[in-house]
Order: sequence, then C-alpha cells, then structure tokens
Amino acid sequence: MDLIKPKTMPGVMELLPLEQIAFQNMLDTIRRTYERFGFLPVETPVMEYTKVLLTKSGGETERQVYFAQSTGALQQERQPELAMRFDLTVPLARYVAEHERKLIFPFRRYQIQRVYRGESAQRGRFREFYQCDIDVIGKDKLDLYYDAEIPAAIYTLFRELDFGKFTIHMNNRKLLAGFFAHLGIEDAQQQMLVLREVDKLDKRGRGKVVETLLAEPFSLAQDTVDQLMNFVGSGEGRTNRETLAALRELGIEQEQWLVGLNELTQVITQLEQLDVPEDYVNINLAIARGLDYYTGTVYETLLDDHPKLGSVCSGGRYENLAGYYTKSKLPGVGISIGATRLFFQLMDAGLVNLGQNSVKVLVTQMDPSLQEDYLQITAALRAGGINTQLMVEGGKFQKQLKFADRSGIRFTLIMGEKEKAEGYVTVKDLTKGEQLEIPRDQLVARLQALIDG
RNA sequence: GAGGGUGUAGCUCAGUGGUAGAGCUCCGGAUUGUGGCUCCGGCGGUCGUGGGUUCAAACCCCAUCACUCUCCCCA
Repeated sequence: MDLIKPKTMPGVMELLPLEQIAFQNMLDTIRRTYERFGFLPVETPVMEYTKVLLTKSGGETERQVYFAQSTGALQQERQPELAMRFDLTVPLARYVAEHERKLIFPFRRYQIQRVYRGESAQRGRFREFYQCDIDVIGKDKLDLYYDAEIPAAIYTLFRELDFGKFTIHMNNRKLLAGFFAHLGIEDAQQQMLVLREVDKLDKRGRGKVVETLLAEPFSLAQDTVDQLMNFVGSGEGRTNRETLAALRELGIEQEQWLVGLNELTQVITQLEQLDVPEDYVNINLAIARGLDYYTGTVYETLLDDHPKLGSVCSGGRYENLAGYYTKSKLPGVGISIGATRLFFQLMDAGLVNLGQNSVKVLVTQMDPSLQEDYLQITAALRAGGINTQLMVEGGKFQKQLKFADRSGIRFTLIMGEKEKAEGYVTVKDLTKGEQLEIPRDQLVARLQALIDG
C-alpha cells in the first residue's frame, strides 16, 4: 500500500511540545494582562452565517474567506451559508448587536481565538492564526479615555512578554483627513488611496512614495506632496509634546483637523497620567492602517530591535461597530495581536525561550526491585502539586537520564539501595549539573522550593 | 490576481548522460549507580508526477502538480 505523505497545509503553524509550552506561556501572559485591565472573556464560533460575515467586507477580504458547508448540502448544490471568521472584530459586532440588552456598557471584552484567511503562501502569513483582541464598546458614545487605556494595556503586556524595547506608534485619522482636506484632497476614496501610499513609507522609502504620488493616477502637485511629506515626517526626532506643538503651529483651522489634534493631545496626556513612559509611545503621522473602518486614533506596535517583523499589534477607534446589525450606535476602540505570526517570528529571531518542559520531575528506576517506592514517591509528588513523570520502562540508567535531558525535564529523582537504606532521595538538577540528598519526608517541600527558586 | 525561483534521505543540500552521496537528526554500542561532548556502527530515497529522446536519464525535451519569493493586502 502506498503511504500518504504526512503533512500540513501551508500557512498553518504546528509546534513540537516544548515549543507549544512556550507559545501557551505567551498566551497565558496575554490573558492574564488583559484580565488585569478589566476585560472579560468572550468566545464566538469559528463559523458564522455567510450573510453576517460578509456584510461590510467585499473586495480583498471576501476573496480570502473560507466557506463551509456539509457535504450533504454540497451534494444538493446549495450555496454555502456558513463561512469561517477572518478576524474577531466582525464576530464581536454581531455578538454585541445580538446580546445588546444583556450586556453592560461600556462593554470590555478580550478574545483569544483562531481566525482563518485564504492567504497565498508567504513567509509569516498564515491561513490559520491566533488573534488576541481587546475592545471597549460604548452605547451611543465612548469616552476618549479608552483610546489611552488600550495602549496602556499593550504597554504593560509587552513589558511582561519581555521581547525587548518596543514602541507603540499612534496617529489620528481625523487629523490626517483634516490635513488632506487642507491640502485640497477632499474625496474620501482619494484620501484613502493616498493614505495607503503614505503608510508604505517605511517599507518602500520616501523616494518611491513621492514618485508614486506625483504620477498617475494620483497626479498630485509637487508642492502638495512636499507639504504632505513634511507633515508626515513632523513626528520624527521629536518628543510627543514637541510634535503636538509643531502641529499646532501649522495654524490650520480645518474643523476635522482641530478635532483630531485635540483628541491626540488628550490621549497622549492621559497616557502620561497612566504612567506609560514617553519613550514607549510615539506620535507617528505616517501610519494610517489600511483598514477603512478606523475613524480616530490608530495604533501600530513595533519591536525596536526587530523592525523587519513589522507591526506585531495594531488597532484603533471606530465610530460605529455594528451598523449592519443594529440601529443602535456602538462606537468602540480596540487592538489585536497576531499571536501566531508574533511567536513564529520571535522563534525565528531566537527570542523564544525553549526547553522548559511543564513536567518538572522525572522519577527514575535505578533498581527495579524498588518499584513500589518509586510509585509511592510519584504519587506523593503529584499530590503535592508537582508535575511528575515516572520512568515506567526503567532500563539502563544512562538512558533514563538521557530521556530526562532530551525531554527538557529539569529534575531527576534517584533512589537505589543506598538511598533506600538511609531514608533519603538523590535529586539531580540537570540544568545546573548538581545533585543533593533530601530526606524522603521533606521531598515535596524541598523540591517545590527548588522548582520555584 | 501579476511576475520570478525551486522540487534528490525525517531536515539542510551536493551530484549536468554510465551501479544514489555528505552533514545533521533518529536508533544501537563504547563492561555492571549518572545526561549534554567524543568515537564506532546501523536505519533511511521508485531523485515531485506523467510522457518523450537515448544502448543508458536525478541530469536532456515536453507537460503537469506541489512548494516558495516579490507585488497587492493584512496580524
């Protein structure tokens, strides 16, 4: 019989156990921090009704949606009425609209689940990946304070994750739109297209972007492009206070511009009051976010030492989340971490600590005639809350140690005739290469101390 | 959706017409209570698939599939 080649589809991340432990530690940290900031857990189904999912999308997103249908229905040639979610924001909108009467506003939820996109294969792009979202949804209105709280949570989280220095880049869509209007670019579509180009500044470089904007179909005037570039660069090499002052000095009276400037000023001020250090937050007028539903503050987080990873966490403010599902006005602000890509790239850069098995202790079988003791010790350690594995097969002692080493299990318990006769157990620390003798009745407490230490 | 590249052992890759290779991994051993290092041995491939040329094809030709990179878009 021909063997079938065992392989996963491209664009999914599958991990070995020690890697999975590291990944789960990361997710645990994210969950813990979100909860500390007062967000409540929500899960939604992987599949939604096609109608619900494909409301506002169209174009790019719709091309990437996986449809789902039972084989029975497909045989009847029915159109798929189910599709798999491509992000967590659309399901959130449906969730809030559906349960509006039962929720308490402002509603703050976190959601850590996988989403699905029919991406074409490319490094760091996944077809199945984790998003870790927080959002705050208001009824009718939502205080601007939350625009500061979201990055404050992200600041705390990334400090905790300990991937090195990072910067939360912030901008405001109203400020941008106001500036565009001031330049005479009034059309929202046109603004959007110019924004997308500007958003690529760090990737394509200033020269290329200027070139594109001067040429068809943009055909902007040289003077307009100069002003634009000048404006976009006005955050560079300045503190946020200096940037805000410089923007004010432009003396633009356009209405949206003024609103945007005030919003940005308040958010920056409140971030200071929330004890987020200045050098972790940067007003960056070049970031715009491609997504069209953002209407105010936008965020993008980058690791300073690894700019090539791109944004590892981004989001923003939207005026009305669930307009397709309810007549209620539900403004919100939120952010999303692409945990799969983040982890994958961190692992690639060698920044993930691998090798920590969740099993802490391996009980070896030095002498098969003492098996009863080994079983009892194993049971006692487990009862004491220590993750313990018994080397059931026994075998050559060298092999047993090698097993522990390769498995990433830090401590091995050794007890032969000698230890048995004198009532103690030898504990070997494979990380330090040291071993010590511990009386059997103190074993659980002393081991726990070693694990914690 | 547009344009490039690559398919040989589990992994990374040599091999351009004459019996299929290396390194790493994995398994076993180096005398009886001590892992990582070293040394020795072993397992493992219808050379992506189908057809063609040839006495002879991993290698040349045609087709096809898969993977991959850039652009686009995103986390």
